[in-house]
Amino acid sequence: MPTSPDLSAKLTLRSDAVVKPCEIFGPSLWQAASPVRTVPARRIIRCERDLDDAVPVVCRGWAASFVMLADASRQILSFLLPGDMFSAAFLFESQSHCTVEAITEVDYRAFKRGEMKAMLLKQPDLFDNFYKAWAEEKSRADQLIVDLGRRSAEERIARLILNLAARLAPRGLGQTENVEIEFPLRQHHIADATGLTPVHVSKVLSELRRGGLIELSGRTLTILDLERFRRLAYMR
Amino acid sequence: MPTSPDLSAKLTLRSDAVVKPCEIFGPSLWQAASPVRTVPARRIIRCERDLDDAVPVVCRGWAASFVMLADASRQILSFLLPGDMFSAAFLFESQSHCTVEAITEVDYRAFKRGEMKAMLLKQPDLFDNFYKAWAEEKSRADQLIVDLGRRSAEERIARLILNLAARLAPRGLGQTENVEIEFPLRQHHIADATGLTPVHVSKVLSELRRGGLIELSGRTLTILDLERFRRLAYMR
DNA sequence: CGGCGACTTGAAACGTGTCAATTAGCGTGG
DNA sequence: CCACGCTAATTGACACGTTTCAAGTCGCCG
Repeated sequence: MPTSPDLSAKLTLRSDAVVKPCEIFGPSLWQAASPVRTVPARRIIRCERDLDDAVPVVCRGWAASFVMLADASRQILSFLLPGDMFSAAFLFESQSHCTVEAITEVDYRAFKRGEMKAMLLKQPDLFDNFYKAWAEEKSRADQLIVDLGRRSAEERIARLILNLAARLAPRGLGQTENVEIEFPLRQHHIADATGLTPVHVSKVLSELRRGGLIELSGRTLTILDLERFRRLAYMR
Repeated sequence: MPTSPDLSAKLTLRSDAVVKPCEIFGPSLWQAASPVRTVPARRIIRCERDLDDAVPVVCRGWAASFVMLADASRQILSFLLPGDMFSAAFLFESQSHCTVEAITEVDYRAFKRGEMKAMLLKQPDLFDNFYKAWAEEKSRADQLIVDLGRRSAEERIARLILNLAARLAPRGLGQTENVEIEFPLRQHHIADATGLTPVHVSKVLSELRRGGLIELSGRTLTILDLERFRRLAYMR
């Protein structure tokens, strides 16, 4: 007797399935692009204060943009998935206040700022795509502020996972029972993104596992009970 | 015998001295503006999910944009001073994820989105002013993420105060010995902006006063020892 | 004068951090 | 193929910062 279809329903999310930069910017922008560059995991791709008149876009892999403090603690501002600009602000400023590091091996392209800017101003639909990306970046930053200011460790971690899953899901997360996610993050990445310590992240993840909410093995994370996990993340 | 000039040097910062919206947008934009509206302190000016095709700009007074959670706790995303757009994102989206509330009595104007947008696209220098404002908004949000994720209560509060002072100072904060700031915030505003409780804010402020760093009476805050206060705020 | 909101203060509880010891996992070289 | 050494993760005991709760003061306005 087969398992009931509802319970066996499974959604697998991988970052190589998400929208590619060309879909965001449209083919007309590709003439402003430099060739693809590949960097290994853990490499710094772009450093705070670097001057560079380019707008880099992730094509493959995961990266993180973060700020490093004097005591060597760091705060991750956002994870960059394929299709993400390092920051929309690069279109206007050649300098940034944050550093970008590859988490996995990363392919990226750098678009020339001047050409890109000129093209955006000429093509209103391209421009719309661009500001939508920027607005989403800002909206995510605001959400993170709320998470860090007003939510518990458990909630922060659950929300981080759900947000990543949502960004990887091409059509958004439905009511699927089982969600399996490609998950290359180390616990210290989660810690730096949620404002916690790696030790505490480990404890909370163990708790979530014990509660039957998630499974985390190798570089794959599975949300076992999406509904309960969501309640945990959005309550308050 | 008079006090030495260095020690008596004083800088007074008031929000009615900061740059006016017209200086940001240039006079050419004023044809897109609605007349000034005035709302009393504590009034909600614009609600989350309100649909409104306008880009509101503060002309006088202080306001706060915040997100409210289900348990009635709230997180302030930013304080709005004269010259600030409620959010640059309003230029593109008529809906927002946050609410704006007047702290003092507030005058504001709403610019018509369509006209404003058209004008920005036609006048590159206006456009530059606009994206600079947006980039600054984003940069402040990123700073707040770092503060909430990685700094102590004392640091967060000191940084909040210094940031407000810097925004009120037309030419930036120098090495002035005494900085006196118009400060209409209640302690619960500070709490909601720093992710703390009002009780703890009270304790930290008392500590700062006892340490001779600040003076806070009525609606005026004085930084008594700017250098020490800065060290406190920027260390880490 | 009374009432109310803003603030203060202290005691105790709680969540998260710190430290330290231990285990698991993984790539490298013998 | 195994031993080694490294980094990542786990776990427990304890410390610390912040919250919660409660009582009380102060100032302001009706």
